[in-house]
Amino acid sequence: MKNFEITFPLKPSGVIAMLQHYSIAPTRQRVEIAEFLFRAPQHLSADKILDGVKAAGNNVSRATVYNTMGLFAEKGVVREVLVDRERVFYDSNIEKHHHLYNIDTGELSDIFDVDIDTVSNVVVPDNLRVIETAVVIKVSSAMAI
Amino acid sequence: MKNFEITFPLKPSGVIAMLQHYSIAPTRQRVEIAEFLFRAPQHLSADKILDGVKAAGNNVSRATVYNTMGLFAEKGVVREVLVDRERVFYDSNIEKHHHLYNIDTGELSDIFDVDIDTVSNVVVPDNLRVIETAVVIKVSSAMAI
DNA sequence: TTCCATGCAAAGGGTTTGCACTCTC
DNA sequence: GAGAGTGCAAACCCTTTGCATGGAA
Repeated sequence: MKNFEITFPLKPSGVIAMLQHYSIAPTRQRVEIAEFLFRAPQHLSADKILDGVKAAGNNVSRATVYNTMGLFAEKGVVREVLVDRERVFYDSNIEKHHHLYNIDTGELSDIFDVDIDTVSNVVVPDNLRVIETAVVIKVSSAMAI
Repeated sequence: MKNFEITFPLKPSGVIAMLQHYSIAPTRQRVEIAEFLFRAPQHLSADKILDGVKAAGNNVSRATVYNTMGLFAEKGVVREVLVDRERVFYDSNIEKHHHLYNIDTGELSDIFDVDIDTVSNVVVPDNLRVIETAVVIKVSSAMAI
């Protein structure tokens, strides 16, 4: 499935078009969640998404956030980022890029670096299909001891 | 801290030397856990480690496995690998390499590929110190739909 | 004796599930 | 009215914690 071209922020009409592009029925809740996610490229936990949607004046249940994010990740609308065991982050930017994770602050940021493109060239056995290539650089901002 | 040179399988005497190299007191439980881990380069969850140590005829509690693996990871004896939200894998091979994760079978395997070395060259802000670079290539063995 | 390590059970916390209700086509 | 989506609460499961016991120097 070709990616949907996104310009941030994505308005409700754009959200609906995007969901349809990925064959996802645009229910009220899904549109509200997506509208919040695609205000800007960002990395959010399920909990922050729930908070954000509610803060925007919309009402969605926790279970629906999890269901929806699972669906979005599966369909390629967002990307799951696993950087610590605490929680899953969802990245609303599916453009090819990688991540810098600060283990002290918990901050997750993006890296756009041509060097990293070479990783995409890694050859895998031909009975296997590459789903995703994840590069995470873990850094510390703590002083050396 | 320079890595300890390991030859698999690592016998009890080697395990003790290794733990001391990393300034870890070689208690009975830690030695038994390490001996199991360093039979071969492998990727294990805490649960499998507990099973394995018990199967080898040694008695260790679940809490001690978690404590010990947390300590080992912190000291650089093993490497944590985060590939799915289900559980943490510990890699008993700390040699520089990356991972191939089959999302259908849950199988985690190694990649030794020179291309991947270029990732190490990525420049990060100089107030940050790189702790680790993780590359995970997620693949599927399922037929296309 | 002091300090660290261990073990057990209980708690924690993010995520999933069961099931009834609601909505849409 | 059939099938999909949602919401609530409870269940789940990996992991951590509290605390009493054990062990090493």
